[in-house]
Amino acid sequence: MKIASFNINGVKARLPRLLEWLDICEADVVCLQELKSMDDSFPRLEFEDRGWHLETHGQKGFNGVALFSREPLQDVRRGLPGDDSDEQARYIEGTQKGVRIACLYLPNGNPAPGPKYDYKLAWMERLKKRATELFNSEQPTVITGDFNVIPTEKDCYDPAAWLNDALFLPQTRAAFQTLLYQGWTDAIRQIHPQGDCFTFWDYQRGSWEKDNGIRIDHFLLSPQAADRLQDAGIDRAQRGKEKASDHVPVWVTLSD
DNA sequence: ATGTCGGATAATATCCGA
Repeated sequence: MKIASFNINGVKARLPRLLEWLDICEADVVCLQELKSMDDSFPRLEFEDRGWHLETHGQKGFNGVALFSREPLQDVRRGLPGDDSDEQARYIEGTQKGVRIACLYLPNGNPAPGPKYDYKLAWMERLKKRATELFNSEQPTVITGDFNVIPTEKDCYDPAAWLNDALFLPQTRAAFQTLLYQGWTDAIRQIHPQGDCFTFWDYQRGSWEKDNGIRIDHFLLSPQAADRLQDAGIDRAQRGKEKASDHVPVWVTLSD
């Protein structure tokens, strides 16, 4: 079973690139972030004509997440629990072949400090609570998406330049580590313990050309999923294409 | 300090968010 995650930065702007990649990705389930589309204006037919089942959780202009799958998903749940007043579309869960899959777009949090950073930390606290429930269910579970967290210095081309950024502040990294300490496996680091493993290169300052990347798209696997981890990777080549997203797809394969 | 994108609103630019 292959599960992929891709922050596409606008489903309409990315349509040709996304369709092209979906045709070759060989994924059973695709987790998408930053759709920037409402559900009722989502270009569904483009994907459904190619055999994908869609579960979208959209919002006007910003955010938005979705699960695409080859077979219909079960028990789809939209929104991160813990704050009924939060209207930002950043979280969706579904089940495929007994594997619980959570797709998230964690708040960026800049500028920090400030209300946006407060929202990020509160969101991470809510995620921790939901992760505890998922962990305790003992169901094979995968939490993936754009975490907007650079976990360690080796996940950044120039850690000194990011010291005051919401993606790399000590409190941000600590909150991510707290998740890992629950017993989740960082699947991409597990498979690739050395090397950069960047997943994002800013559109500005020639970041891609200089390989000034960061690793912020992750897969967290519960013990029951980690036991089945076969491989994990990053489709780095997607970043070099015309009209590319600033993120690239990441993926894991689990044994059946 | 700035560089680039995508989207919304309103406009032939300007803002926000990233």
